[in-house]
Amino acid sequence: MTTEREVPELEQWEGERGHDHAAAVAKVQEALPDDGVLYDLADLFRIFADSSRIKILYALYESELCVGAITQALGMTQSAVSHQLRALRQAKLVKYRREGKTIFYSLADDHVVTILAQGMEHITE
Amino acid sequence: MTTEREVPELEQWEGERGHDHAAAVAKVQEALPDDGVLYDLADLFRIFADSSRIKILYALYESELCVGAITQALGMTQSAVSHQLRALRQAKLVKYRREGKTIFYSLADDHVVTILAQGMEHITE
DNA sequence: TCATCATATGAATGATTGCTCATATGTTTC
DNA sequence: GAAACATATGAGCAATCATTCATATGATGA
Repeated sequence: MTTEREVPELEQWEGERGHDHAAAVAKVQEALPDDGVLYDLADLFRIFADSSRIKILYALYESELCVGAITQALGMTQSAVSHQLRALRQAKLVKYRREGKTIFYSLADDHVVTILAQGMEHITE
Repeated sequence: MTTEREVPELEQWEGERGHDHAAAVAKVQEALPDDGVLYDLADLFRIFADSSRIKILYALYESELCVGAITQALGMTQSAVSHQLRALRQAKLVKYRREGKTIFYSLADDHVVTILAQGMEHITE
């Protein structure tokens, strides 16, 4: 759970200090999505904010993979991979299916790919 | 600077332990972008991984704003806003122009909007 | 040049996070 | 049921991060 933070009420300009921004401030506050949504959004992007998880996502973009294959391909610990897969699962960025002892992971939807692609475009231009 | 991590060489299956994933592993390792790029990508998404910065970006989506207006609209400290604007500047997500003592910030390019929109779609479906 | 306004920055700190180590859960074969 | 395999999980620790407080920089008008 993310920490809450109070949003100041829309009120008359009271001349505290500094310049008046009332018009711009009002417009922004009306348009801004609810706090909860913005926290959820930050939580989502936090999942992308780690190179290990990015690597896993790129690996899964290539093909469905079991945990062992990811572990080998990325040179990570089985435990580390499993921990990160849990984060990816909870964020609904990956889905999985069981086949005997093995569990295969794959990307959950297209947003993952789009977000990665847009990010990649941004840093390579 | 992000910590480096060694990537294991592609080599013959040596029967250490566990199942053989050689084919899948090779395919993934070939397709995976360079480590440096993946770290940069994680660094970029880390900027989106904070609700204060997300709020600033959404505010700037509404219109160009000076630091004071952002501070008022989001109920943050001037210092906190300025620190976050620096992060956004360094990630080239915002640009700015000076007009007297005032500095106006705005979104740098469309990737910002696309990334936010895709993230929003993901969490609201 | 001095006072004031608008913004930026450095240091310190509490909170969050990703990893490792040890162990647990679930599945198959014998 | 027992042993081996594949994956998951909990605790603990080192590193990272967002904020606050104090102060610095830069611009304007008198």
